[in-house]
Amino acid sequence: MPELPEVETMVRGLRPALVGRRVLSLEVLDDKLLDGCSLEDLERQAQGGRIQSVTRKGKWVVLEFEPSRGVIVIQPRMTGGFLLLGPEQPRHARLVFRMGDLEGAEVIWYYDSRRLGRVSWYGDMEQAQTAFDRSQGPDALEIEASELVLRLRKTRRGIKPALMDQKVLAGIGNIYADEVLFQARLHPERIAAELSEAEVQRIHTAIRQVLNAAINAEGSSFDQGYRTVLGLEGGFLAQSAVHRRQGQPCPACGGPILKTRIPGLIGRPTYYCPVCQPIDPGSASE
DNA sequence: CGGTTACCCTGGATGC
DNA sequence: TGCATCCAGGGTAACC
Repeated sequence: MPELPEVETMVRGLRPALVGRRVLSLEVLDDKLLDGCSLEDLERQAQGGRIQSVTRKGKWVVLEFEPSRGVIVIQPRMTGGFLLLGPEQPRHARLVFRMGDLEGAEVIWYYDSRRLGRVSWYGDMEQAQTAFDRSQGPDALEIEASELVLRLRKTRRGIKPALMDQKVLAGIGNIYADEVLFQARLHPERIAAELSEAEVQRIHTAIRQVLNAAINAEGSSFDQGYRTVLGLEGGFLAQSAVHRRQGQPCPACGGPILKTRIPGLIGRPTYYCPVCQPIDPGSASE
C-alpha cells in the first residue's frame, strides 16, 4: 500500500512514541515476513534496546537502535502499517513492540493483511544503507533533476513504469506516478529515454509538489487500506487530479479522465487525461 | 542486458 | 444467501 508519503507519515507518527524509548519486548507473530533473519534473533536483538532514530528510505521504515544494537527495516509494501492504539490487538497483527517509558501507548503494532511486507535486521546503519543502495535508487525527495535526467535516459520503458521502478528512484508507486505525470502533463506511455530535459525537469518539479502535498494530507486512503498510526484516513485522494477519478472532469480541461492499462504495468490501473497528457506532445492543448 | 509477465498473499467488493 | 471472480498502495524471480 504505502508509497513515500504514507511511509513518511508513518515515520512521523512513530517518532514520538519510539525515539529515545526502550523496547521491553518485540514479538513476531508471523515469521513469514522475516527476510534474512530468524524470529529468535530479531526478538533477541530488539529486546531491551533503546531506539535512537526512526527514519524513512524510499518506502522503507528504518528503526535504528542505540549504537551497535542494530537496525530493523520494515517494508510495508501493499498492506502493511503501524498502530499506536494501545494493547488491543488489531486485525492481521504481525509484530508487537512493547515499549517502556511510554505515556500514551504502551504497545505498537505492525499489521499486514496480505503478508507481502518484509522485516529485516542489519548490524548497523551502514549495512542497512548498503542494502538500500544495492536495491534502490535515490530517494524521490532527494534526487537532483540532473540525476533524474541521466537515469531516465537509460530506459526505453514508458515513463510511468520507469518512475515506479525503485531502482530508478525510490518512493513513487501507482498513485503518485499518475499524479506526477498529470502535473507534468506527460502521457504515461511516453518513452522515458525520449523525454526532453525540459520535460524531465517538469517531472522533477511535479514529484516534489505532489509528494509534499500528499505528505501534508497524511497520504492516500481508500477502502480498508492505509491508515495513519492513529488509525485515521489520509486525505490526499480528496485532492487528487486523476487517480481513481475515471469519468470525472479533468481539473485542467474538464474532459473525462480515462482509466486504462499500459504496457509494463499489467494488473495495475493507470488514470490520465488524454487531452492534457497527449502521447504526441505536439498536439497538447495547453 | 532490458523489458515483461507470473506470482506471491489476503480480504473486501462485485456479480451471477 | 452462496459462490465465483475481480481487485488492490509493491516487489521480485523467471522468462523472452
